[in-house]
Amino acid sequence: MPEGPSIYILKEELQPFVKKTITSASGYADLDFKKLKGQKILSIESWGKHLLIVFKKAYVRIHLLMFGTYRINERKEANPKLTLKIGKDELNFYTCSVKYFEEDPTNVYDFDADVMSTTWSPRKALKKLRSQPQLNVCDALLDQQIFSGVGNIIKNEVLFRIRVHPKNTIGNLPDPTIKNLVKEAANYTWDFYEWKKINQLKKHWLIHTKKICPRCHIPAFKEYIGKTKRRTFYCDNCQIIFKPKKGSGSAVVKKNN
DNA sequence: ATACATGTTGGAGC
DNA sequence: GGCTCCAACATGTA
Repeated sequence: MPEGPSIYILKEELQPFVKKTITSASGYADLDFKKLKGQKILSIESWGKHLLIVFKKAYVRIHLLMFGTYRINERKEANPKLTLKIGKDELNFYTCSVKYFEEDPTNVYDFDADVMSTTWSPRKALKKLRSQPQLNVCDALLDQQIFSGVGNIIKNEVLFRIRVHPKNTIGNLPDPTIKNLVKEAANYTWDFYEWKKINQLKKHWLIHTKKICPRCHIPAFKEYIGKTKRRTFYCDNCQIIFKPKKGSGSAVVKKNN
């Protein structure tokens, strides 16, 4: 389910619980539930794919990983990893990672790296990218320290949108293209968010899971690319492989097929 | 029905 | 010590 926008939506759905106090906590998470009981929720935030329930001197971090789900005032036919009772309300989180930290999240997270944050910094992302010219573009987009919140679907769609072939390294991209990559990583993430809210995400996919390129109508490629080896859909015709820049020291990229 | 997928981590091995 | 690789986790769907 969850890339950044889905967690952002979850955060929004949970805002009514801010300033409320946790009546009880339970579940099969490896957690000291006593520490949650009686805590007042000061804020509910997100950083990329992390949901943060913030207390006075602590926070709970929930990561839905690949299969995580949740219910608000509803239950699934499954054991919840975490149940929070808040007065007569109930939050249930399933198959996710839940951890309790006795720290201030502002000391832990760099919100400038979150593509959906009000403090998202394209400039810092650009700087991080330029410092790693050997980095494959797929790996770059999935790097949560550079593009927190971007997941595999967003990766595929962004590269298709900006017509960049997934086998490029960052160092091979012309400067305007790197800037466009940063810009579209955030832009597409917000589009994803709008479509997700109205349950119309899949119908807007251009290349992800597609067998045919919607632009030139030739067969699309599916391949596992980069050190992350994630499923990558692309059009070998529309998406350009750039020539290595002189003196960049980056590896030569062969055009496949 | 077996395999695979919107993700991350911790530990093994080098 | 540090880097890389892979198993592990867990569920819904084709």
